[in-house]
Amino acid sequence: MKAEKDITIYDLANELNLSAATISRALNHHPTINKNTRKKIIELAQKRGYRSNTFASNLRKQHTNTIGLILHELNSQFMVSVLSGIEKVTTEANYDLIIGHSSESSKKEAANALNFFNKRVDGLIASLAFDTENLDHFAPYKKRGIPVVFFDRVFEEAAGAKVIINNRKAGFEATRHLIMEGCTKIVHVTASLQRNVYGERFKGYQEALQAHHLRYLEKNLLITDLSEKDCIAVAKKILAMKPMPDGIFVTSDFSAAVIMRTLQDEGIRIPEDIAIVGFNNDTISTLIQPTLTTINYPGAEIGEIVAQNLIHHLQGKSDLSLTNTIIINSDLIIRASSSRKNKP
Amino acid sequence: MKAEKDITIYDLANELNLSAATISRALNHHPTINKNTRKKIIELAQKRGYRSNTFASNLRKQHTNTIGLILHELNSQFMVSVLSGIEKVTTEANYDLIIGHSSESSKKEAANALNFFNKRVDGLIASLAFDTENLDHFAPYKKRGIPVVFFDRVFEEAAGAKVIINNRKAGFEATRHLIMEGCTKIVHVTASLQRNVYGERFKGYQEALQAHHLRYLEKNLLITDLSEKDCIAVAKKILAMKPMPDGIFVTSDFSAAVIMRTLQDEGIRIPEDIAIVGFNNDTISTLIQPTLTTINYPGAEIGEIVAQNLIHHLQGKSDLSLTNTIIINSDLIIRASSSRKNKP
DNA sequence: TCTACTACTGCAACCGATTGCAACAAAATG
DNA sequence: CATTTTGTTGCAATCGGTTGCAGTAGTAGA
Repeated sequence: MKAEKDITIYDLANELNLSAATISRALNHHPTINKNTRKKIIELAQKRGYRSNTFASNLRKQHTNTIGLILHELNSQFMVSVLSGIEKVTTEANYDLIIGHSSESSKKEAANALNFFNKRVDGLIASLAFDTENLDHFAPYKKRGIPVVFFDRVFEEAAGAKVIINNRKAGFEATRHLIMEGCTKIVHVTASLQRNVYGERFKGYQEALQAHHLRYLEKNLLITDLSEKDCIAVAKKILAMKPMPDGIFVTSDFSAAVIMRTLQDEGIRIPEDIAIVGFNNDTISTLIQPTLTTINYPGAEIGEIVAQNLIHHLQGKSDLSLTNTIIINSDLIIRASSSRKNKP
Repeated sequence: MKAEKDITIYDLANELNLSAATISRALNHHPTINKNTRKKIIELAQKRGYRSNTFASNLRKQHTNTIGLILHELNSQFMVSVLSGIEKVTTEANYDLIIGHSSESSKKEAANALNFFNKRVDGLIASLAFDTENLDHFAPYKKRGIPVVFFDRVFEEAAGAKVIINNRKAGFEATRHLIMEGCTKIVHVTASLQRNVYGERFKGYQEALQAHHLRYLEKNLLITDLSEKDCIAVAKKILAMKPMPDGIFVTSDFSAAVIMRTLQDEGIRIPEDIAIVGFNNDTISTLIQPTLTTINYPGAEIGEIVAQNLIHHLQGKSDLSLTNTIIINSDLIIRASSSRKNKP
């Protein structure tokens, strides 16, 4: 592995008896450069394998053409599709993307935010970690006027641009569907209500119950950390409840799958004994038996819209603060896990 | 959104009546700076919210402390665990990570490679895309002496460091297991044999057949692109085979799950009629019914080893070319999808 | 022929941090 | 007291690309 020296615009300038300024302008398609000169320069650059030094360029230009993305996790279908949506838009607009994932830890989220800030990203996209309680670690961005857009996991109260779905409506519809299928004792399995997505879904659940004159019971709300272990424990808890519930609305497909398996292992029939609705429309929802009724969560679309908005703002085509909150559509997909023969 | 000016070492220097050089050295804990001066400087830096300009620093130091990572996809459990393994090691060693994913396209892989090269990563980690046919796009790295490590999807013939599992052995064991369970007509569902992982597993499959005096039939090799659609088609094809196979070795858990579901929908009993073995030990393998026998593919471990090796090389602690190929252990996890009552 | 204008190209000053070498004062040594 | 050593700091060049302004040549117009 020999180390070859990098070649610079000065090398090209020397070889062509031109100034570095001319080389620079030619390479950036500056209009005042003669077409022939430009052609010569570009050809030589190609031939010599010239590559622009991003640092020198960034240093001078004071911006990086880079967008930071902070994810809480990327183990779900949903997150991956958001990512690909964002990536599609950013690469089209010629922005680079650097990704950090917080592993659901507020601390790592803050570290990422700081790191990206120091890297001087032009903008930031983020979905909050499980235990994030405030947006202090994004303060430097505000201070320096660097735009930040949140999606999915956000603080709904806080100022700033965000792209979300109507989790309340989705929760309402999921619960109503269970009621329509004849369920009267419906459990809701979810995660910390502090996190907007879960809090809102819970509200929807409550409202659906109320709308159909079913009483909300506190013991029917089961909070987990969404881990496999926790979900198994919750399933056991459900089995032990008297009377046993006849419907479960779970806040994630993966958790729903784990709970379903655990219940089935104990001889419970789905949906006859208990009907189940999940959330997200992960691939897994069609692979398990019975297939899982769920809420479609359009990841790619969310990703594209988030990225598009940020980039338009960066290009001065629009102002982020104007389009404060964008709400994307989501809908219920009915499958076998909740489809009962004997409806009321 | 007001834009505050960034403060530089010169600002600090002015305020303390010192030179920028002193500030720089103090901030980098250079030993020749007086303790008190250093303390004063660091305190002021803190107070003023100074942040080092990475570009200026990188430009001067000629290296970036950044490692590029090119993945073919991150929709599998396996890839996510590799990623977290890599991330763990790199953040511990204080390296930054930039991630690009090729979406299984050789073209995007090349674009990523070039981009990272221009970004001047100190090293590169990559797993090849589905249709990558040569390593030309990594040539600039070789030329400039920038280390590249491959994992999982590699060219086994090509020079360079790589971390893989013994796919041949894994394929052999998976097949042998099916044979031991009494299968005699075993189909192998996999992807392009050009890609080392699939090619090697296929070889293992063939060798196991041979070792047990079963004939290898070309029609029993089914190539897919691992998509859901393709897997369903393959399942239909299996159903139509005469005589129908009694064992299937699939190269991915997701594909195995899809095939299993399709077969079950047609009334086939697993494992009684057909036994199935998957590959990867994805979460999904324990969520489907019956649970899926599979090969454990230790992602986190692979990730850690890959990253560790690269970083040791960068720090001059070892030489990559010495440890050319590292082979990680993998093993068969036997579950319900292949466990038969009546063994021979 | 002289002036005005257009079309290019170059000069030189940045951007902010790093670092080899020199400088200087104070302390140690002979 | 003279000289060397030690400790601390500054000078100034450097990394490579960008850009406002100036300069030059060639062409068009008066």
